[in-house]
Amino acid sequence: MSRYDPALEVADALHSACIRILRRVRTADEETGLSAPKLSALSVLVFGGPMNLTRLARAEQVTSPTMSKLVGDLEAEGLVAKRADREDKRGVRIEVTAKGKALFDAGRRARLTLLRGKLAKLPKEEREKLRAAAALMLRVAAAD
Amino acid sequence: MSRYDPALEVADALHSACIRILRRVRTADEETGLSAPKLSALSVLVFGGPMNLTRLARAEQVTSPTMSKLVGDLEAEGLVAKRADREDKRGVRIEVTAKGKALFDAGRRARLTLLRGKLAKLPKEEREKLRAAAALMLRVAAAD
DNA sequence: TCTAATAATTAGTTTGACTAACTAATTAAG
DNA sequence: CTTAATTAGTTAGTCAAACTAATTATTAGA
Repeated sequence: MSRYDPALEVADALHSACIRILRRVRTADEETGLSAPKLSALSVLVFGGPMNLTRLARAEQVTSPTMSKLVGDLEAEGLVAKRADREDKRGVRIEVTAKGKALFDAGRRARLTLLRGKLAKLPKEEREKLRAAAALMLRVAAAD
Repeated sequence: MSRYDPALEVADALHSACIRILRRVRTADEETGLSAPKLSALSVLVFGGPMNLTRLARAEQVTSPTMSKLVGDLEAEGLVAKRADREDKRGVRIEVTAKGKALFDAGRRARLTLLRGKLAKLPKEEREKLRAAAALMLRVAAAD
């Protein structure tokens, strides 16, 4: 039988809450026509700047063949561009195009606007509690 | 240029925080050999009790053929059992087997133990802030 | 200078999602 | 009480996105 364990209870509650929030927010992704992996890879490139395939694959926690295909598809859609890396001729430098940036911004905006709409209905104190909690959650996720 | 918008800022912070928490927690799933969809479907059955396929598919927000295949696979692995519904001969009653329950508990324990370990290091007040935030997040996710 | 390691791709497989089309059973209408 | 419409579930076929194994090109080290 399970004894009273506050940390476990909070883990359970937080786990469920994150799942439900993301499930809800992702309904906004349809508008852009971008799949979750594409939107996510684009995000890494937008915030991390141009990078080679291996680094992008690691950031997204997928293998290089998976990322190679994904980047190929993004390239075919004109959302990213591949350039030769002058320092290492084996490598490619992947960068977001203007079109890619615009579409990413639209997708991100759609997600955040949906969530923002719900948060705007909360009293200010509760919203501030969530702001503080988000900061805590980042620390928890990053902890060794 | 974007004006100061507290709700949007919190939306952004919360969005990122949920993504990172789940990404971290899911590393624990490898141990069970159960995929995320299987673990999730099992979860609905464990907490919601036996139910028919349509209800399970709705709970998981997938179509009935998708759930039909998933349940078929779980059945082949001996984790769920299908019984005829006596009240409605079109329907099947899907229930978790003892083996399924045990494996689900192990998977759930692995996820929560990982997160619990990180939460246990926080001071009590911060953990309680997260508990309150989780409750708020559920409300936000469920809001119209 | 070879040889080992690294960057990216190609080929082929698996899983989990979808739609379309079907059978069987139930419910509603005339 | 038939017939029409709906609902439950399955099967078949397609697609995206993940994987491993193998290949090519290039770099770097003993």
